[in-house]
Amino acid sequence: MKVSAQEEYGLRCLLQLAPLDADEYLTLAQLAEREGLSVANAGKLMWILNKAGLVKSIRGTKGGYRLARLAAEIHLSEIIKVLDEGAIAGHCQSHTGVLDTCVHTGNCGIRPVIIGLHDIVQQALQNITLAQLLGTEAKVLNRLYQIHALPRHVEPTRTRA
Amino acid sequence: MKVSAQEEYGLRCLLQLAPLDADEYLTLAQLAEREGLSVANAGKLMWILNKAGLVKSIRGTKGGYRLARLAAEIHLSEIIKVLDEGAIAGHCQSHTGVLDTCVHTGNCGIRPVIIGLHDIVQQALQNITLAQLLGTEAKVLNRLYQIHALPRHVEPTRTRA
DNA sequence: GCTAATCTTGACTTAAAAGTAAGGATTCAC
DNA sequence: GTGAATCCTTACTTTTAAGTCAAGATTAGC
Repeated sequence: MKVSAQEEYGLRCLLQLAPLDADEYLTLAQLAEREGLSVANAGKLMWILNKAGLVKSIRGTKGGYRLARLAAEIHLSEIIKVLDEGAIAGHCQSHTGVLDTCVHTGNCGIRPVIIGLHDIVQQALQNITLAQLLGTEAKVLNRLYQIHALPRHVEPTRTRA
Repeated sequence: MKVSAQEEYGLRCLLQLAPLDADEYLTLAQLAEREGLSVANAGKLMWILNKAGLVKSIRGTKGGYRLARLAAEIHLSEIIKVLDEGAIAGHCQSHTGVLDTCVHTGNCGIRPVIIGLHDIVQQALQNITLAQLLGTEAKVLNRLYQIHALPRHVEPTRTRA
């Protein structure tokens, strides 16, 4: 259960674009330099993000990348989802995506755990936007804990029997 | 952000051991057969779990594996942690483990997110034991949502009267 | 139109995770 | 004490993710 390199660096690059003005662009070279990536690698990441409609690119001189939407309208859940694709799980992990294909059906006690975890993570990420990440670290961390502690669209629980 | 094969199948094997009687053992061959793994692969997983003190093994004829503790005393957080080790993150992911080594210090807006996510998952897993996983799928799924909505340390459930 | 700067794309290489194989060590049954 | 069943351990192979390379395509400026 870990964040992949692609997820992390893709997110980092978006974070570099987030504070730009509406008509400002960053080139691959700039992005790569700021994040300590090779230009080729940054190019691959931006290509994925571009295909997914998260960033907008302009070619040619004066070209580069910027966010396709406002930073406040891009949620982490979407980013992670996009950066995870292409890395399709081969075995029962696929429960997190395609819910009906499993060799272990009827023998699969952990299925709900995998689904549940995926859902928890997804819910946490759905409540954070790129814009919020630009705040101080402490603030964001706080927010994450809040989300963890609050009931979202879940039926209120009974703490004690 | 996904559950690795090692995490999943290790957990599955433990789940096979959980309902055994105190002096009952399962052999590698049995475990492998029940989970659709090769004997070699199952052996590797059980070796990891054994080293970590989660299962107990007996060699020789009549040998095999059983849980080292009661299923109600083994939390998923420990299992996942054990099965994740050896897969040490090379880059900034290491925030989830070693918090002070990062190339991006001062430039690292996502650090709190990665830490926060790790923590959310960890907390959710800390509140689920192997014993609880033996219940029906629906029940467990429900419980995961509860945990998501609750502050922390939930009163442990009674298994079997 | 020509050139330089830039993104695009598919193929390739490298590194890491997953899985396999094989010989050694321990225990039980007789 | 011998042999068979079983776990233990290390080294190897395969598969998958990560990262690199190089040729192509598009645009701005002249």
